[in-house]
This record gives sequence, structure tokens and C-alpha cells, in this order.
Amino acid sequence: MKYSRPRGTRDFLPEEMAARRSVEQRMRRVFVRFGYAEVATPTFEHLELITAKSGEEIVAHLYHFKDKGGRDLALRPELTAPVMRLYVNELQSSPKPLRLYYFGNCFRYERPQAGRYREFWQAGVELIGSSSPEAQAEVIALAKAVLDELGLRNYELHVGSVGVLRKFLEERGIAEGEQCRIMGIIDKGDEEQLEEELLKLGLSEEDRSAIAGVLELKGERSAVVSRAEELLAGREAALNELRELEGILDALESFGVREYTLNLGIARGLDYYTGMVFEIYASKLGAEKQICGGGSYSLAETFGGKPVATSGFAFGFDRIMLALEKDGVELGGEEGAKIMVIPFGEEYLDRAIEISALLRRSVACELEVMRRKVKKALSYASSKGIDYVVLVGEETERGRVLLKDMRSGEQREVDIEELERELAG
RNA sequence: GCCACGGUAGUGUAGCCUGGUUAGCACAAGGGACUGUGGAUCCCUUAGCCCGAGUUCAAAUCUCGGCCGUGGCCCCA
Repeated sequence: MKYSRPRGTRDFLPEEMAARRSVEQRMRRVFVRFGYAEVATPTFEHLELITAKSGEEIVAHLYHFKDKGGRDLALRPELTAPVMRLYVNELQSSPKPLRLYYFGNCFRYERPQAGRYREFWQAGVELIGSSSPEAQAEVIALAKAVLDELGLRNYELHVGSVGVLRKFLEERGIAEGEQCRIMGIIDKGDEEQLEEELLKLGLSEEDRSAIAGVLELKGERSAVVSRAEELLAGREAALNELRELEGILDALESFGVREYTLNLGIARGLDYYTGMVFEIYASKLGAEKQICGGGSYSLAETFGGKPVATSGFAFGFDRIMLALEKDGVELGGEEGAKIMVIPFGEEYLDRAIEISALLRRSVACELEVMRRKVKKALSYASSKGIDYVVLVGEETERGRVLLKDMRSGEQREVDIEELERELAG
């Protein structure tokens, strides 16, 4: 092998590509059905755009480079920041809400493993301009609608809120920067470190156990909510945030989404999430089983725009493909009948070319270009799954060809003028 | 960045432990037997030891390093 692929990248062969396109197209249809319009952004952006959103640390996980003008650029590691930049640059004064969807490849310099590649694909949406419970619920319902449309069965939806905890901390006089740090620690799941940090911030024993208690809450809505209310008794700001979440859940249930886990332990480690967050896991996948992540956030101001409430999510497209496969979902891309034109020898080649060109006005057909004997050409057609073969020979002098049905083996003479109609039907 | 296992024609494999003929087999691909008819048979052809260094008279085989793959840890915007 002379040249190998760069690490963590993949080639997609025709069969796999057909399956990917079919899934992609069905995803798009659902996005469109919900009123979302597609946008696309560059494959690379200024490095600062990425670091503005995610901090300097992530440079270690980026493909970044200097171009010939000395500019620091990076291949996009995700699409939320580019899309919000696009919004700030071009769409701030368009009617609200703005519903955008995207689909594209992203790049991260990380160690490849199951469901993790250095080049991968994301599909997602942003609903910009509304902070209403129904807007936030809509994006969750949309994510679920896509998965259901695709026929995925084994997945779990977890809904939570980073707002509850943020308000709790805010009420205790803890600054936003500190809140973010705490959320990051929660996301890592390091309980000892969390306890330590909270102690340093001067939180009482009671506060600390309330936080630890809330973070463990996970399960059916009413049980989680009533327990959270007990733990948060007297913390009005946090309770308000809980009620806000309940409003979203009410709307979500109106959308018909009733199967979910209320999980107050989701922290999403990201500084820009403000309230509702959600994640979807495909239970059959391995270590990398999260197939979707999203929530409500405020990012426009980070990129120099006016603050605007936004909800959105991103699917890990490759992981969804893996999940569908593990679920045994059939992904055959639908195609029309396959047709092939074969000449009886070189003297009929020109005529065969003309006939194939004629047919292509309405159907897909391929021409025998190997100058093979009919026997070999038919053998090829057979192994390729060709449905109909048009044999071009002496009959062509009477304006006719032989049409052979490869399934039944039956064959008859047909006028060339009628051929197109025969095959289109 | 760390750990485990792996890497032989296009694909799947035998050989490796116990260094030593032309590295074997199956399928696939191209051609032919069959000059106007496929999914059958037979024949021929193409094509391989991941890369590099070391040990040795001799390395696919043993040792080390690298690259790549698979899975896991860390991380996961």
C-alpha cells in the first residue's frame, strides 16, 4: 500500500455512502418539516472564533495552521460557533425566530476509538430569537422526531438544566466565572474535587449536600421534581429555574414526548449553556454513546452580536449510523431499475451509444465499455444487479432492439421509439 | 498523552510459537474454452509478508522503534 489514509479518517465505499446519504436525506426532511432552513459555513475559520467559544485549552484538540498570509486558522471542530458567527454577521436583523439547520464535516485532533474519528460529521439546528418554553421544547421534540423517523429504537433522552444550579450558586454570591468552573468539575464527575471547591467557596454543609443531592436526581419527572423542591427549599432563584424547566417539560409533553429521564446531573461542561440542556444516548454503543447534545444558550454576544436567546442541538452523524446498524435498521438507498446497454460486437457500438444517450433522458442506464463478448457482459450485468439489458444488434437495422428482463430471463424485440416508455414504466 | 490486542494479494485466511524450497488456499477482478445471450464448469493472468533498524550464514517468522487499525483510559466544544 503506497499511501494510507491520515489517521482517524475514513473512505466511504458506494454501499456505505448510499446508506449515509439516505439517512442524511431523511434527517433533512424532518428539519424542513419543522420549518428549518439550511445554512453552510466554511470548513475552516479563524482560530479565535473557536477559542472565543471554547477557551484556549481546546487548541490542543484542533487542526490549526497558519496560512500563507500568516493568519491563524483552524478546521472547524463543531458547527454551533460557525453558525452563530454567520448569524451575527448576516442575519441579526432578520425576522425572529430564525430556524437554521446544518450538516457538515468537522475535525478534532483526538485519539480515534469506537465512534470517534478525526474527521466526523455533525447535523444540527439552532432556533434563534425565542426563550419561550415551547421554543426550547421544540428542539428536543425535533431531535426525537429525527431519531424516530430514522427508525432508531434503542436510545435514551435525558433532559436537565444547568440553570438550577447556576442560580443556586448565584444566590450564594458566586460569580459567573466560578459557576462555570464548578459546572466543568460536575461534568467530569469528580465528586471529591467538587466538594473541595464548594468548601473553598465558603458554602455551608447544608448547601453542599443540597447540591450533591440535586446532582444525583435522575428519573421520572414527578419524583425528581418533588425531591428537588425539598432540597432547594428557600432558594427562590433556583426554584424559579426549576419551574422554568417544568414549563419546558409541559410543552415537551404537548409535543408528544413523554418518554424521557429528568436528569439534573447533566452539566454539559460548557460555559455558554444557560438553562435547559439535553443529551441523547444510544444504549448499544460503547464508550462513545452520546449521539446528540443540546440545550439553551447565549452565544451571539461572544461573537460581537446582540444577546439573543438560542436553543439548539447537534447530532453525531457517524454515531447515529453506528447506532442504526447496531439496531439492525435496514438502510438500503432506494434506486430505480438498473438498465444496461450491450452491443453485439463493435459494429453495433455506435448504435448502442446512441440508444444509451436516448434512454438517459428519463432513466439511468450504463453502457458496456469493455468491448466484452455478450456472454461476459451479461455475466457482469447479472453480478451488478442490473434489471434490464438492452441488446443492440442486427435488429437495429429495422429500428428494433432486444429487451431482456434479467430476473425472468425473458427477452423480446422492441421498437427503439418505444424503449424509453417501456423502461420508464 | 496513556494502556491492551492486532497488521500476509482487492477481501478472508494458512504459514509465525519451534527462523531455512518458487509464501499456500478460497473468493473477487481481467482474459480465454464458447464466433448473438447471464447467475454453471474448466483453464490462464494480475496481485501480498505495513515501514525502518537490529540479531543471524539466513527474518513473514525473533528484538526494538515508527506508522496504521480495533477497543478502552484521559478528554469530549
